[in-house]
Amino acid sequence: MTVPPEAEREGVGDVARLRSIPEATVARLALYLRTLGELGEQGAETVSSDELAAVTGVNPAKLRKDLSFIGSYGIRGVGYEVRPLLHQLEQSLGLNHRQAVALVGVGNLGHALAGYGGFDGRGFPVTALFDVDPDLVGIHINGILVEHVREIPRIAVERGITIGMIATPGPAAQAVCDLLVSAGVQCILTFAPVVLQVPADVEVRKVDLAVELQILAFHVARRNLDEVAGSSVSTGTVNGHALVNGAADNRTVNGSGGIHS
Amino acid sequence: MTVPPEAEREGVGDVARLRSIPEATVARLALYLRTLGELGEQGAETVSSDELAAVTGVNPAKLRKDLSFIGSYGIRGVGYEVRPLLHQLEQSLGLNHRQAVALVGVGNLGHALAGYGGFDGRGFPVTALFDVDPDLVGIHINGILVEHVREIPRIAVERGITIGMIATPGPAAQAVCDLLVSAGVQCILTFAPVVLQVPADVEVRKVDLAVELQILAFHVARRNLDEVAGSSVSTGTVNGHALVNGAADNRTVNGSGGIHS
DNA sequence: GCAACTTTGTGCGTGCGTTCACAAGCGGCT
DNA sequence: AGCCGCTTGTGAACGCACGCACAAAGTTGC
Repeated sequence: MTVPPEAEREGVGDVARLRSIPEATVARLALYLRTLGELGEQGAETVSSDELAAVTGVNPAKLRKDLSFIGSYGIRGVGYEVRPLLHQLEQSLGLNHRQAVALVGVGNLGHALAGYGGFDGRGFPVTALFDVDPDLVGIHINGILVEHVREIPRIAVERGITIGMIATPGPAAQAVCDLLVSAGVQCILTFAPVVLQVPADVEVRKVDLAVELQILAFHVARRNLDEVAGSSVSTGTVNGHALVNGAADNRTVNGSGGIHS
Repeated sequence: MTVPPEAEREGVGDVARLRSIPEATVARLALYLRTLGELGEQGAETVSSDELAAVTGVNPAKLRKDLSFIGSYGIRGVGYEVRPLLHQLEQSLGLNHRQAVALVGVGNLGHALAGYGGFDGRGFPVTALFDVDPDLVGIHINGILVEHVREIPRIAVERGITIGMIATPGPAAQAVCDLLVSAGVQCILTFAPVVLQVPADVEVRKVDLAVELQILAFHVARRNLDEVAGSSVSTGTVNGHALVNGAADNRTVNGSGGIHS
């Protein structure tokens, strides 16, 4: 784009570049980051866009354009050096310093999330647990004390919480969200099936498991209708699906969004 | 569009209409369905597109266009009758008959999912649990016996499983996926952080919790950069965010697909 | 029965995201 | 040193999706 040849690589230039990264690209950058980490552990020195695209299930051209948003770190004729690219991705995605996470709601799902090792290992240590249930407040999960929700404002500030995860029942989610926001938390990941009202400077991402299943159920229904309406043979039906799915390589990438943003 | 006035409401017409529904719309239809269910339980008879849009956090015009994909079930000047619309949504999304779900991987996350009440209540009864861990095989969770993964082909067919959920560690996911596919399962929801290779007639949706957090971390980083580079006052920064976020009403809707989603 | 109001359904413009295709650049080979 | 093959980076076209704005259609009140 209009990147100055050798002007400031750090500083305000980064702001402008980060600000302009499309949301869909950010989601994939996170995917590349994790995949690159695995490739690096396997001893890979360089990766071509075609290889990385195959592993992540993304179109190679799209991958190159995604990476171009954070700068030119590839070598033409060779590919991308894993180590430098990994470092640049971490910096661009804000993973150079760890983000403390607070988890509210230690019921069924929350309990699992608290014990899930995938967060701490990836730079997101869960450093606070909250609930309202007297039977849960006071117990330890993975060595972390469950405290009462009313303590959120104090503890969140004390421990420098930057990300809140809400795993409460739907009706309690908005109140919990308000508490987190009042404590200065600006990023929230919620599993509660309600729309959260937040100020403009707070970012909310919602993961709705029931909706995910319903989307799948829709595809089941469509397939069944296809089979009823399909001309005759089964192979013909399969070809029909391939057409419906569009490009064959986006089947395993979730929308997301959004997302699912 | 080109809907015949009073031609066949059922039959091939449905196939053509369902086939053409955009993926992003399907994700939102599932959202409307759940929200409508709640409104119905609260005794609402009719809902206007503005009301439903406010609750679901969607643009009213977009909502009306979404609903128009499944037919004209609104009354001008009044709104939508909750009951008929609910019924039509259920039929279009394939929820008129329950979909049996198999859950593979009863570790941390899987255990929570097995005990999560949100599935059974929404027409997705979890009717089979699988794992490889000898300590887990044989126990009951929520009254369901955990069986060995090698039994997937037999049991999935016996119990008419149509949806598979994979909550295993990443390395095991592909093998489990292959087993499910061989048992005829065509819809898979996976939490494993790997790209699953499947035939063209199998639908995969992926929920990647670590990626979700990384996306949030990116926004934290962007905010921090903003504050450093921001002119002076904090209110100016807030306004900046509002602009970056685009329309204020899509903050709480996840990309999914982004498909997501 | 008519007029005013309300709400749906949708045509159209706009912007984002994806993909193709190719020029530019880098390494290896002779 | 020069050529050849490979891979990146990106310009450009395409398609999808979003949202505005308005006509069509129904309801309420007089």
